[in-house]
This record gives sequence, C-alpha cells and structure tokens, in this order.
Amino acid sequence: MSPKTRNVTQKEIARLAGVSQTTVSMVLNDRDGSNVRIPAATRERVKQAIEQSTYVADPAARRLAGLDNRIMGVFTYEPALSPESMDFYGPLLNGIERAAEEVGCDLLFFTSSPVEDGRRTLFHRKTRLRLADGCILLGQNMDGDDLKRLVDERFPFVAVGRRDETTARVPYVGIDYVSLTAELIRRASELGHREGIYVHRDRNSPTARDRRGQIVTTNESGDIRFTLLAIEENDVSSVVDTLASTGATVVFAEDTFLAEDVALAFIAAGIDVPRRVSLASLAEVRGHRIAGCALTGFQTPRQQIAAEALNLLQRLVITPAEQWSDLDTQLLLDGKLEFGETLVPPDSAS
Amino acid sequence: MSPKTRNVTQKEIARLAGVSQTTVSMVLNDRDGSNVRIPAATRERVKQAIEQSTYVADPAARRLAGLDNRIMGVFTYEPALSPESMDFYGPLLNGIERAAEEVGCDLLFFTSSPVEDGRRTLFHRKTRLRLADGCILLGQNMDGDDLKRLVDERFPFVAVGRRDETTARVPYVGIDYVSLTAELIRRASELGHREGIYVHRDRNSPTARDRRGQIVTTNESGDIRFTLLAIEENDVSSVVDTLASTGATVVFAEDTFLAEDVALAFIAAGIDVPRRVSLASLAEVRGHRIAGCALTGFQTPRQQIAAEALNLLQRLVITPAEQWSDLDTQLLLDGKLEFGETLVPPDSAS
DNA sequence: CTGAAAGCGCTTACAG
DNA sequence: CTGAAAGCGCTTACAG
Repeated sequence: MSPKTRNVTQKEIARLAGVSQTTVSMVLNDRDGSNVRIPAATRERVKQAIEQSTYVADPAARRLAGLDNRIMGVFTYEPALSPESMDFYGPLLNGIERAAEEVGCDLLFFTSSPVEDGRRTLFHRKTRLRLADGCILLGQNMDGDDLKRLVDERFPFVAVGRRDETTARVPYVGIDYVSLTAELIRRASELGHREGIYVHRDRNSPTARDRRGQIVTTNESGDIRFTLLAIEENDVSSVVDTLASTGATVVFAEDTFLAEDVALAFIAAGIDVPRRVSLASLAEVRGHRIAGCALTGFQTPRQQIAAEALNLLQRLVITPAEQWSDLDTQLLLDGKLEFGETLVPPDSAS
Repeated sequence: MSPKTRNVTQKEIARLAGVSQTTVSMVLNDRDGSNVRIPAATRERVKQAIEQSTYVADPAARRLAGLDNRIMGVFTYEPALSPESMDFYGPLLNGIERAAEEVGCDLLFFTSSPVEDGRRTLFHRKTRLRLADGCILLGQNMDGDDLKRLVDERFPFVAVGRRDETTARVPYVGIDYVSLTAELIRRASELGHREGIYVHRDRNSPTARDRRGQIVTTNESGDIRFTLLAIEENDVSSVVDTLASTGATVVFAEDTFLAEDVALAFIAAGIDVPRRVSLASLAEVRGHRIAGCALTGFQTPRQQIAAEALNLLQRLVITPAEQWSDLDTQLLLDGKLEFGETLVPPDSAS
C-alpha cells in the first residue's frame, strides 16, 4: 500500500557511528541524567553521523514508545476552510495557528470524519482523534453526547465557546457576556434610558442565558425596566407594537442579525433609529451599520479565545488526568463594548 | 509527559471475544483472503466486543506496522491561516479540504516548523513531515533545495503552482498560462491591435517565463508586435514614454498589481484607459476595476488546483515510488479568460 | 480457520 | 559510560 520509502533509522546511524542504537537515542534526546553520561567524544561522533545523513525520527514510533506527539487535533462539525465559514472560523483558526506556533505543535484537521445529516461525526469506527494529543472543538453548536464522551474518556480537549450541553464539566474558553451586557445596560442607563425592550430568540444556550439573566437582574434592581420579547423564526414585527405600548426608548437584540431585522422593522414603520429609539446588539458587531450608523454592540476577541483554547489544551495534555481538577478549565475572556452610534440619549429627536 | 490515558487495545478486545489478537486485527481490516477465512460467527463476536468498547485503532501503531495513515501534510512557508494570507491561501485551503473529505484523509498543518528569517523551515532536526503519508506544498515561492531533497528522498509531495526551481522533477499542479496568454493575444489581435507593450518584472519563475515566452513567440509570428518593458521595483513610469514612442494601442501587464500601477500612470498622464489604450493583466483579476471598468485578465480555478494537487498526492502515496515515473505528475489546468472591459478595439476614442 | 512470532522504529528501565 | 532487552499497538507472513 504505502510506498514507505525506507528511511534512515537510528540503527543505521548507530552503525555509522560505531555505537549502539540506544546511545543514538540518548544523544538525540539529550538524555544525560544521573544514570547516563555520554562522553562528549561519542556524543559528537553520533551527531556527526546524524548530520551527514538525512535522519529524522519517525514520529509514529516515538508516539508508540510513549512520547507525546505535539499534535493537536482541530475538529469542526462543518468544513472549516470553506469561503462561507471563513467569516466565523477565520479568526479562530488564526488564533489557533498562532498559538500552535508558539507552543510548537502541529495541527491535525479531522477532514476524514464521515458526514451524517450534513455534519461531521466526531466518534466513529475509525476516529483519528487519538492520533492527536488533544483536540480543539469548534462550532456554533456541538453534540452534547460527544462532549460527554470526551469527558468520560478523559481525552484532553477544549471547546471554543461556553458549553454546558451536558452535565459533564466541559473545558472551554468563551466570552464573558454577563459583564458585557451589564456594562451596556449601565451605559444606556447613564444616557437616561428607563424603559427598554430585549428582543431574543428564547434559546437555551449558555450565552443566551447569560444575557437574558443580566437583563432580568436589571429588571429586579430597576435601573431600566426591560420588556422581554421572545420572537420566533425571524419575525420581529411585534417589536413595533411593543415599542408603542411600552414607550421604550431603547432596544437590545440578542444578536446582530436580530438587531438588523429590528432596525428594518422600525424603519419600515417610519420609526427613526436611533433618534426615536436606540438599538444595540448583545453580540459581535464588527463594523455593522444600521441606516448609516455604526451599530452599538460588542467586540469579541475571537483570535484570543482560540489561542487561549489551545494553550489550555496544552496544559491539559501535559497534566495527568487525575490532576485536571486542579486546573482552571473554564475560562471566560473579557470582550469590549463597541459603542457605535445607535445608542444615544432618549428623545434625541426633539 | 503525555498522560496517554490507557486505551483499549486489540489485546483486550481479543480477551473479551475469546480469540487471539491476530484475529481481531483480521476482522478489523476485513482481511478475508485466500489464507484467512474467518467464520461469520467469530467475526460477529469480535465486532460485538468492539462495539461495546470504545476501541479505536492507534494510528501510530498502524503507521509503524507499515500501513498508510491517511494523513496528508500541508506545508506553507508562512502562516496559512492569518487574515492577510487568506486572500491567497483561502481558496487553496478550501480546495484541499474538500478533496481531503472525498479522499478520506486528515490534514496535518506543520505549524511547529521553526521560523528562520521569517519563513518556516521544512527540514529541521525534528521534521514532522514523515508523520504524514505525503505533503502538499503551498506558497508563492518555495525553496529549491527543499524541493530537491523531497524528490531525492522520494517523499510523496505535490507543489501547488508550477515549479522548476530545481532540476529535479517536481510534481505540481498549476495553471496553463501559455494557452491563456495565447488566447488573450488572439483576442487583442482580432480586435485590431497591432502594436503592444508587455510590462513585466523580469523574473525567472516558470509562470513568468511561460507568459513572456508566448509574447516573444507572437513577435516572431507577427500578429502583434510587442515591446517588452522590464520594470524594476514598481516604477512603471517608463510605460508612458514607451507608449508614445511605439504607438502601441494595448498594454499587457504580467500581474494584476502591475496592471493597476500602469493604469494609474496612464491616468496621471491624461491617457484614457481603455479608450486610448487597452489594458489587460496576465493573471487572476477577480473583479478588479480600473477607472470603473472591469479589468481584463484571467480567471484561475484555485480551489480546483488545490483539489487536484491533493488527488495527485493521493495517487503518489498509493503508488510505489518505483512506478512514479508512469504517473503524470505535472499537471497544468486550464484557466479562463475574464474578458472584462479594458480590452477594446484600438482608436475607440475617435 | 486461527494463533504464536517477528517486526515496524523508537524509548526507557536494567544490567553490565 | 554503554548496550541488550522489553515494550508501545499494530500487521502480516508463517505454522499449525
């Protein structure tokens, strides 16, 4: 099958240098401890021989002999390198690549995973997972069972984005949306807003709950009174009525697509954004514009998240599983408020 | 170092199923030839045991035992996943990913390669190259020595883009710029152009020679007479004088950046493009515009190139090195003419 | 039909 | 200080 061009091995180097294969291995790995002390002379001889050959250690053999491989897996449920997904994955992959360079490991993309129902399967008869020392999981939504099984099997992995699809304690690196949401609310409050609407999709993901929770908390403390408006599909039409009935001066939307839809609904109804009503997205806005104004929202450090994920993974890999509980395996990074131009004082129209 | 969570092995499966480890291996690999005939009963028993365990073959061991790994390496001299390089690498990576899915192999990015002078090194003391069955090489310019060594060592690899940095026969997949250039010249000739300028960087890369060669050939046959204008750095100012002195009605530029610079020089000199002088790039134009007009040039199927490269690599991997000479290892794919709006009949101004 | 054995290239105790 | 030996998990002749 494989041509497997016969490569130079330690054995041959040993023959050339007139030493044993063990010695070659020792020299190669700088094993020079209490029990082993190789004189500079032989050491040099071996190095010479290596230099003159094209010798390169066979990573498969190293791996089999118990060393780690410095290979980190990257798993995505969809193709990660397609033009469509680049918008989402691009910054993440970049962060991972940079961190990998620093850590000094290679990246294995599991492109061979069989596709079922349009999604790649992580576990299957011939999972390649174990070729890697550990694995980064990327994707908008992940399979709870997969996460659980990874935890159960004590395979080192880190999810990008906060995860609690399962009761198992999933290592992840995500964004602290609670603080971001709180800060945005504070800013709105400072500007004088007292009555708001929170438009959301009524999802049950961790980040959705984080945001909603903070909105609810605010309602209890009372800075701004929020009406929660759960919408189905993308039908945001009800927001116009709600605006009228509540007299709200500001609308927060769970994500940027939603914010955009809300803006369109307002504009269609002849309601001026942001003068009659302020608008903000509780998500990455990345230069989004609404009626010519930069949308207010968050800036999430995606590259950094991904890089931190790889670093955390590295820590897991070099730590025996029994001590994982000592590690901080659920990290939330700070995002930044992107103030934009769509959050203005109420009654800016008059 | 590595936690190396003890994994289920064939030995344990064997114990569970009450057979020998050899048998497990046989079942796993569907080895059912003339010498081996495993009755459905035992086969089933083994499969059961596997099903109930979390068994997964250790790829390192498989590899060591001589099987291929279904891992293809991807090597780039610069970071491939950075935002800046995405423009160039994006389509290529996408093509590779898609082909990898089809072939059923994983992709190993050699992010661990030590960086020297701002470039990653392919060969170094701990090359991981051999972890992969073969390798795709990506990049604008590659190291001739690297290519030679890969050929010498008979390591399966394929370069993306035509290569002849070395005398060794490098497997590659590239674009047929000769035909594209010829076609563009034919179109210009049909439009009535007789006098032209070819602005180039005087480089010695294969694709540069392909284009220039075709221009020179044209000069010999005589459809259009081209003045070759080699420019240094990006100083295209001489093109204006050359236009005046030759009375050329069309300018071809070696690449799109150059075409853009030439256009700017003309416009600055009050020369109307394309009415006074037509302009075309002998490279990918991808919706580039010159003074509001779509630039004439080529369309190069980058995703397809990359996909073909992976397919060729796969062929190399499964073919013993001795038979590589039977394979067609240097492929040129057809590009397409992107006619655009900057190649018009001469004297369109009058 | 099935298993014991050798071997892939390496590392690491363990004896000299 | 150095080498012979065992072992990592697998495959594949080779004997039963």
